[in-house]
Amino acid sequence: MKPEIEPIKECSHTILAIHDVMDILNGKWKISIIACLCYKKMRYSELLREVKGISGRMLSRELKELEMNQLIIRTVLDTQPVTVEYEITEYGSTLKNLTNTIAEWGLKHRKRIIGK
Amino acid sequence: MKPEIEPIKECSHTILAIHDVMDILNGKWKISIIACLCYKKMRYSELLREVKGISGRMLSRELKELEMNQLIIRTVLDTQPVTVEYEITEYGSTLKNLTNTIAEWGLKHRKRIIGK
DNA sequence: TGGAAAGGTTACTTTTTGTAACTTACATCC
DNA sequence: GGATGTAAGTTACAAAAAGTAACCTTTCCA
Repeated sequence: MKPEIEPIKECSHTILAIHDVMDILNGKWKISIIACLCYKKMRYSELLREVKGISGRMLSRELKELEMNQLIIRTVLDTQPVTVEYEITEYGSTLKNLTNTIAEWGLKHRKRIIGK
Repeated sequence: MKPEIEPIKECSHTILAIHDVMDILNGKWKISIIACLCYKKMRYSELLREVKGISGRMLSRELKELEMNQLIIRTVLDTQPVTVEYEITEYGSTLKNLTNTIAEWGLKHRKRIIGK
């Protein structure tokens, strides 16, 4: 019988939950993409413009992962030439609260470091 | 005069703000560490136990970065042997709302995939 | 006729993470 | 008094993720 040190339960549960979220929303781009698509549905090229700094390679990877996790839907539109539309799912839109909270803190932080 | 396509303003601001946050809270461990320290101050070894899966190497790196960003404080205690305590700063604790929001979504998501 | 836009993919490089062993100083076990 | 353990890390090396830039196909527009 080892005298194991018990992790704090309440804390451990929180950490586990956060970990679950970070597994789905990993990398620095997914939250931004979700936030964009919460705002409105967009095409690949629009996202490339909106999510500043992301490369095509990363965007397509991230979109695939988000689609696999059923947070967004990819639709190929029957236009000439074909366009592709990415839209948040109902489930994905439950993340809106989360993205808003992050953005709010970011705005406050920006004010703080810019110095009022 | 190029016919530049304007990014959506409201959306762009949000994306910028999120990007700022992700620069500070990058990687998959920082948010968990902050959440832990919001719960109570902890020593290095305690964090190593609480933040399941993190390695010593990553923990010390992440702690350094968080300290640089003034979200936590490192204190060496004059004990035998020396112990080191990490504590959230007042500023860091403004992230509590953010970590809670993430954890809440994580809990709901877990229920959903486990299939209630 | 030849850009440019749309929606990507590929090859290659750089950066980040992860793994595991090692360190120094004290403390306890047998 | 040698072996083992805790505390708080660091180091060297390997694997994974991200970034960069060029390329591809189809179609529109001048």
